[in-house]
Amino acid sequence: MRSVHRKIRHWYTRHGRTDLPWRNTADPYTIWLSEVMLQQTQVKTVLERYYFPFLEKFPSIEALGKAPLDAVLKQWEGLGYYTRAKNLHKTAQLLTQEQAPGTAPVLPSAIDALIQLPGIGKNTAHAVAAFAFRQPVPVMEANVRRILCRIYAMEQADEKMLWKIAYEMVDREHPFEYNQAMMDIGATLCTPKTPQCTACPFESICQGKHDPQRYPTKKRRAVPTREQHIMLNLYDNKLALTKREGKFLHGLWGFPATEVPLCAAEYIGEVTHAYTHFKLTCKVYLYDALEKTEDHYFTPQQIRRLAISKVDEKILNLYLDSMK
DNA sequence: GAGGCGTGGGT
DNA sequence: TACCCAAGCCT
Repeated sequence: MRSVHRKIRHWYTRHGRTDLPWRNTADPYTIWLSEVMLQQTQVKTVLERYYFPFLEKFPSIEALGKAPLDAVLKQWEGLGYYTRAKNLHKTAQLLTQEQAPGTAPVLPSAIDALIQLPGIGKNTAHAVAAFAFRQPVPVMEANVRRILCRIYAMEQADEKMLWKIAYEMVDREHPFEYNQAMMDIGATLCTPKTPQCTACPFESICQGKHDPQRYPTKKRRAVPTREQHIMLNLYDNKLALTKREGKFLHGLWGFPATEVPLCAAEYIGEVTHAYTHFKLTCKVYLYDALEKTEDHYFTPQQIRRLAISKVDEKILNLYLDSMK
């Protein structure tokens, strides 16, 4: 394993994404933030659109913990999986409340303590421990999972087995470089579609290299289609929006929707949006209200300052186009 | 443990 | 185009 560790470190020095900003900081807060933003999200998106603006607005745990959730969601707008922002904020609040007087709030360094915080699961706890606190532990995310499945020719990813292997394989002397290298190898060489096995430092020991597509086997689910009817409630050139409750798009503002069409309204078009688990078609109608029937009305300019989801942005744009 | 949870990149 | 997939977590 020592020679493999050497190969991996050598590969990382030459080909790794060593310039990523969260790899060149000692601040656990910014490393934690990057880990949460990167959950189910590509590096490019986080790097180019969200990481720096978020830190500009909330430069510390304390700044984040003392900010209103609405402001945090506005910074998160468009990134998706909004529970991440809610949990990030919640954890910052907890840490800020727990801090001793006169001291800055800090993240715990122990995996057991990290994993109890909202929004920090097993992988993120390990990532923060390895990257922020240089502990000799492995990470286990999509890239590492795919690499290990291929090295051991496992069609099914057995989480317990994978963690055991990962703990045995981690370079305990250079956990930071090892883990970053594993993710880079997965992202740039051991890719899902067309892996470049000949350039891979694991090539000599990989049992799955002759049929990499087979490891791991992918599971796919059917994607149902749902239809909603959006009644744009217009009063005094303002539109009614409500703050979404429940788990879907929680905390964001949005146009009220119904499952069934309502009568006596002008149809102005439809909007579609693809989510992970369903496709949504929204039939949009305009209703000129004679009196206020909803709690909150906003001008289009005011709506731009609220945190709204992508589908509501599409609906707003449809409305503005229909006014031309 | 299986399904809910967003959006955009890549092919 | 219509997929697949991405530094997962929570229930």
